Amino acid sequence: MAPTNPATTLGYAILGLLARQPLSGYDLAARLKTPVGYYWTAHHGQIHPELQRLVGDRLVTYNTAAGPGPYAKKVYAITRDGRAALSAWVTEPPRPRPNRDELVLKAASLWLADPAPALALFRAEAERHAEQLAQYEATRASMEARYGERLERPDSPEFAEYVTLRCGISYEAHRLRWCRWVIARLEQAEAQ
Amino acid sequence: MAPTNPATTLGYAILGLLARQPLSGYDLAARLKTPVGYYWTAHHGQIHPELQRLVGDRLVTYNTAAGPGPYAKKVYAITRDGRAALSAWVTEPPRPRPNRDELVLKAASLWLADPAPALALFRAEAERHAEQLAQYEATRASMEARYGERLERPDSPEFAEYVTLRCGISYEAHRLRWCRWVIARLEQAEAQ
DNA sequence: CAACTCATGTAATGAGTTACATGATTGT
DNA sequence: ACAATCATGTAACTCATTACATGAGTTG
Repeated sequence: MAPTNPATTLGYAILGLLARQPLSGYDLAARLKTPVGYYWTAHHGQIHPELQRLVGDRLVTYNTAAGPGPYAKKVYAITRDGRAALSAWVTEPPRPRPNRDELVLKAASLWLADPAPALALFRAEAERHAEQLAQYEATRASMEARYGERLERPDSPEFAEYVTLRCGISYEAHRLRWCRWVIARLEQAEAQ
Repeated sequence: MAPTNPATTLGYAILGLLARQPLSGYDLAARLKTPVGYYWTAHHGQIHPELQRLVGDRLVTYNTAAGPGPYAKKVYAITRDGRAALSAWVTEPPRPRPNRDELVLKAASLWLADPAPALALFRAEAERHAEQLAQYEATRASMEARYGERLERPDSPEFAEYVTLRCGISYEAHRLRWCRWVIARLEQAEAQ
């Protein structure tokens, strides 16, 4: 029987985490909370129903464990079907999703803004990106020190994590350069 | 009376286009269609109701014109309140929205993939970005030739458009570099 | 004893996509 | 004649966020 596919991207995000280790819904929510999960986020309100669907499709199973509160704690694990669905999905071309970026949208109406608050906006954004970049670079340094040559093996989870981290670093650097370029343009125009 | 604010980002996207020139709902939909509108998209099914809301908030008005089909064509124009709301919004800090990126999510599970299809995926993505980059660069060249020094005046719509274009170029270049870096890593591992 | 973390669940709301619906004009 | 473009409107659906709801264990 062919493995059922989850259809939703969130389902694959969850499978991707469960492929590394079994986790509870709470732990999944913690990992999918900004900014820990590079480039995918979700709240527990979405995660729990999705897990129930994945269980229904036999892509994950769970073991009930003793836990606090009125509900039993469930530790979810990926099944063989789930792993097959996940590894088939990984190399399929990603569905194009629209790019929505509020800062760029604001930039498109920048000609209506006063110079001082416009500069303040881009300085604040530049600082945000500089901070995020610094944090990512620190993570990179510690990953490289800790894992060394394992980061060069494409079949290791550490390689995959490193690849996403490099994307984050590259993204933040691009954003920072762009913001600084805008700032320079605005300053130059103000000087005249 | 203080200007009502549209609350939705789409409302500001529409106001931003109407601040340049009056447009019909159809024209707005054409401009907000991928990939013409840099970094914001919408369909007419969302645009028409939003326009009605903006009319209700007195941020835009419309003139009915003769048009084909069962409905009268409406040409929308921004009001003084609309322009005020827009220029106030421009320099407010953007609300943080989650970054969702399916390719990066796939990359996080790349360790489960076979080398050949993984390479094919990133080569295809690299090509997509190279094409988009080439197209943006062509647009940039024609903009620079056509507008010249006006691109340096922050109070001109051309400057604002140029700024968003530069962001697009920077983004595609970042993506392309990252994809190529992943490809090189995968090729290197395969050679051994 | 108050606040925080752990832990799951549902419901309401909002944002976005796709599909359904109508119909005139223009170009092939 | 047929297809494409112009032109608006609504409804159904999916995805994501926020809020409501419960309650034990740990820390200060």
